[in-house]
Amino acid sequence: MPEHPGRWGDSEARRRDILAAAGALLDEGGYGALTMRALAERAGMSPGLIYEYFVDKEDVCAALLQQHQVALTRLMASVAADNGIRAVLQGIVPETTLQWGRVGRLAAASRNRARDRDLAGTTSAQFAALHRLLEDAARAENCGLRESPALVPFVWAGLMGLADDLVNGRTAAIDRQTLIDYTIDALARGITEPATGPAASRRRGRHD
Amino acid sequence: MPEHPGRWGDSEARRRDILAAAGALLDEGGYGALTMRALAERAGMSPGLIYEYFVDKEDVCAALLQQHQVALTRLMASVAADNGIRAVLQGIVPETTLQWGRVGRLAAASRNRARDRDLAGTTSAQFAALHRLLEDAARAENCGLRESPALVPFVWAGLMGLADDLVNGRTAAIDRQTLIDYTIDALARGITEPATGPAASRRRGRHD
DNA sequence: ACCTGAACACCGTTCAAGT
DNA sequence: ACCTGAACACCGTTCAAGT
Repeated sequence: MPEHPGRWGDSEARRRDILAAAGALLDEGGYGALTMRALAERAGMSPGLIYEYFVDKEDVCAALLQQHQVALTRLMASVAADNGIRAVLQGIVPETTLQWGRVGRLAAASRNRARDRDLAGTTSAQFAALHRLLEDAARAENCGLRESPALVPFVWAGLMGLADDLVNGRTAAIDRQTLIDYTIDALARGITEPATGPAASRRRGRHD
Repeated sequence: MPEHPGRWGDSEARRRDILAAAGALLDEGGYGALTMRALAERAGMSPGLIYEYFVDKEDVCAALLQQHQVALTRLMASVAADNGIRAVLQGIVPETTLQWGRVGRLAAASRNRARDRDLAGTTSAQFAALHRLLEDAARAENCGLRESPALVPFVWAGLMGLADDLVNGRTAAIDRQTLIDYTIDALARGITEPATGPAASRRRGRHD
């Protein structure tokens, strides 16, 4: 318990302000616009003070990534799995795209061990939430998931690849929704065995 | 035809030297190690001279990416499609991983229009070669490709996602070959209709 | 105790000066 | 004609100095 209660409140508020300013700068001008001076000005403080709350620029980015991971994990925990894998993936694409657009292309290897451990934790929580969601959705549409340690990394890589295509202009020639639908359908086909039960037949339109 | 024949030769050699030095620096120390001063020293010239051959640092990276795209396109044109989609993908994974490891995380939007057009050309050649290879491989294993403008972008995104996992330590917990095999199998399932002919049945082990 | 902002080392890039 | 390398503007980061 701090002697001056207001101090921790201010401290948390400052962290939030810095991360919010970082997100805004990334949205407006990409990584090139995220300079420590611009960040300080945007957050209403001097550059030096940022280093009171984050060890370096990479730490700011890692914290922003972590914030997105937590938000996505929360979203995945609340998404309904009743309508199957494709519906579930459609529901999380906007959030995954936002995450990739801001912090997707950040370096993997960092110099900060503590932050790495921290990130590994939220990353694995995010993967666990995605795994549970896929299992529930597969059950809901009565088809088997092709389980493997590589299952979730594969789906995640596919979502990040889609996000990369969407964020950059690489697919200007292709209709966005076509790309999203094809990707989601192909991912779903890739990780499932064909459904066999009556529910699956109904879903596929075969009223036998 | 230049007045001094040796000059153009030197010029081409210098470009090659600069790109080779850039590749070596990226391999050894990542993007952080690729500074114009280090590049100049490695290539045996002064920093200023690099700007005689490339407009800026981003241009050097774009040229390196282009070099990889041309190499991969050549490789894809020479890979045998006889053993089907999975074999074809296995054959190009090392090259795609190398490309991603060096220049994968580079920015998409550049300030140089001419270079962008140039890159778009080699990129679409690369995509066309991949498309042809997948078609041949699908024919070889007697199964239908789910054609769409999104087909090749989807497969490419999957390969880049796999490369990202392989290059970084993100999947230390997972056996590399397991990840590669699962990804390739899932990509193949995603882009094909189930094979129906006798060749396909044989391939799947059903000796009927 | 908290915060500032000048200073430092290093980056990408330019261009007057050499040979 | 070709090439150098000091100089410039700007970056991430530090820390003596203010309040």
